[in-house]
Amino acid sequence: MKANLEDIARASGVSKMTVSRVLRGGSGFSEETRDRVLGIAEKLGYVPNRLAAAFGADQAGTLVGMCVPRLTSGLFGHVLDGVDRALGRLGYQLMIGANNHSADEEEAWIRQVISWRPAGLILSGRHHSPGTVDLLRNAALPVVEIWDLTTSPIDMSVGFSHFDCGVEMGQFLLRRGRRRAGYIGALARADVMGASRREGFESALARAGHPLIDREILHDAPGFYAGYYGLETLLSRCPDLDVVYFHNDEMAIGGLAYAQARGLRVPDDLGIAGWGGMEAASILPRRLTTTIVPTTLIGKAAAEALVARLRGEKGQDVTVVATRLVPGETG
Amino acid sequence: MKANLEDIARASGVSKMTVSRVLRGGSGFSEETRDRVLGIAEKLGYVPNRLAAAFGADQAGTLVGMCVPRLTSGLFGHVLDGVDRALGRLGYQLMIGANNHSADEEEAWIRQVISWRPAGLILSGRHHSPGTVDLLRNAALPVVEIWDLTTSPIDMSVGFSHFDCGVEMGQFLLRRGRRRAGYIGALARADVMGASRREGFESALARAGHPLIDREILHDAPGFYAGYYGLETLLSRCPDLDVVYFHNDEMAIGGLAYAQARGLRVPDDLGIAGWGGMEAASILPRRLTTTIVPTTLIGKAAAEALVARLRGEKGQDVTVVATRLVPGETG
DNA sequence: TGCGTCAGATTTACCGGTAACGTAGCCTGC
DNA sequence: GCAGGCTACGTTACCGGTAAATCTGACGCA
Repeated sequence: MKANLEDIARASGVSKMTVSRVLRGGSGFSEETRDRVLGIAEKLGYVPNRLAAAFGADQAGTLVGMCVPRLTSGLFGHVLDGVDRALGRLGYQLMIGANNHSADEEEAWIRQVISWRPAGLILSGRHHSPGTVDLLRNAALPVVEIWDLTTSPIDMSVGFSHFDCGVEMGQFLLRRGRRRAGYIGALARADVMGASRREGFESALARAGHPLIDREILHDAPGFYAGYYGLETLLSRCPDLDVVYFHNDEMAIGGLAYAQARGLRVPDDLGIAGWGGMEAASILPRRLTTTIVPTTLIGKAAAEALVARLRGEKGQDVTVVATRLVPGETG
Repeated sequence: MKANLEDIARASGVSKMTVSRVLRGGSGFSEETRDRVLGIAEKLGYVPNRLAAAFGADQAGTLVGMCVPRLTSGLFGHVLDGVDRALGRLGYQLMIGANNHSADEEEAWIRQVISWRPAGLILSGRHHSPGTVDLLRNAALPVVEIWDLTTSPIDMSVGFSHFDCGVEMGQFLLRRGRRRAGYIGALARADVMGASRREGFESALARAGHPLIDREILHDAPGFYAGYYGLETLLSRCPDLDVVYFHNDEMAIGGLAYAQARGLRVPDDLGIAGWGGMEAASILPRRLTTTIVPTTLIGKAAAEALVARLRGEKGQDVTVVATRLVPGETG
């Protein structure tokens, strides 16, 4: 890790500027010089210093920051994967962080990451602290907000409407004859997007004259256990619900497990609906009624929108991706 | 993003060196100067430039790189979470990448990331390309290998033995009276660690005189579908197996779903065992027989070992974490 | 009075690239 | 025969911090 352009330049009898040009594959040197420089760089085990390059050129480097709500979410794993593949192919490096559904943690993370002068950022959700918005606006940094749709993005956005997901599921369950619906969520107010789905759901029910009967919002992580115990709690208060909409598929599957343990027939005694489209949901124990979100696609689209912007190409600012309600056998 | 130390220095009537010291919380300035500088920095919206700092000081910065096999693995999501929390608390930034179980992709990623002069790296597994080992050794970079135990780490390691996991599960299933075992894996030769578990499993069975009857290795991602269809394939070849050990819990749950669909009683007609300890496995549809891996702990321990090294503290080079076989109701 | 000491601050050099510009030699066309 | 252009380079300045060395004035003290 010690050889630098100067060393290569000395060893090959040219100036370091020529070496720089050769290594970056530019032009302005002979075939012969190219081969010699490349050979010597290889021999010396030259490792470029992007720190110096990004700093010296004082231009956007190849660093992209991405902040997700939780690293342990299966859905975001797929989004990350989509982003990573798209960026990796284009030579960008990904810096990640988690904000735990907190706008303040997000701001703190952005303050850290921005000091590395990233070429752009990918954020989750459209709810940010005022400090964040200030910071980003006057840093003039390309930003893609993903996951939740916003009509007025800071810069660009790729997502869908969580509210509409809730509405759609509400309408679907009504069509299936459900009249006494409950909702089980998690993370309380912290998860703004989950709350949007709930609001959409409630709004569709209310409009049809069959308002939500009861809801249970847990303060745990939205996993299987939360779904299991959430349903237990909710049913102890309202035993006569005929369907429950869950915050996500993990919780719905937990709820399904509880229903089975309790001897309830699904969907006859109780309908169960989730959200997200985790792989397990399409198999076990029966096909879950849920909304499939194109996670990898969102990641890919976000990365591509960002890179297009960085290269000065004109792309669209708002990309709406389609979610898909799959009827399943539990709703 | 325009104010720099010089600007603050001018505005507060001191030199930029003094500003630097104040902002880094050192000493060698008066209380009065400190307050003035801090106030002006705030007013100008100063954002430090870590690129310049890391470059100029030519010392380990606060960047840590981490490479995982797949970003979509639930288990690695938890490892990442453990790493991120531990590092975030200590002011480090995390750069991630996926190697898709390929040593060559890993090397390519390392070549990229190393040019950012990270303070250290966290890699998954102990199998690396020769080029990788060279690169790391002469970069003298702190490296933590996680997930798979190695007795001769490049530098440090945090993990457990996959082989032993397989042995332990083999012995357990034998004790439960299983005699005709099958194995279902995925990713073919690419996943060295999954293969280690299979080898351990086979070795335990063979030693007891009840060797593995058959195995099915899929070339898909190790998910629910692969488990579902893998079991279908395996049973079509060997209908009389009395237990199947799966590559991981996702696949085992897929297998469980197939067994149910097929009308097989689990565990009476067929035992099913997984590996990994995903949350769903402990609930649905019955408690899965599996091995729980302390994912978050591994991430945390890896991050802490790395930081200890960076701070010059003496930590242990090899950290062995305990996995736990949970009997469950399916094996 | 002279001198050491110390807090508080400044000066200088440098990290490793890249952009912008300069230049020598050669070819080409009119 | 020479302006003009092209090729293949070299020179210089600079990015924004940090380490190390240096400076300065006030104070204590023999």
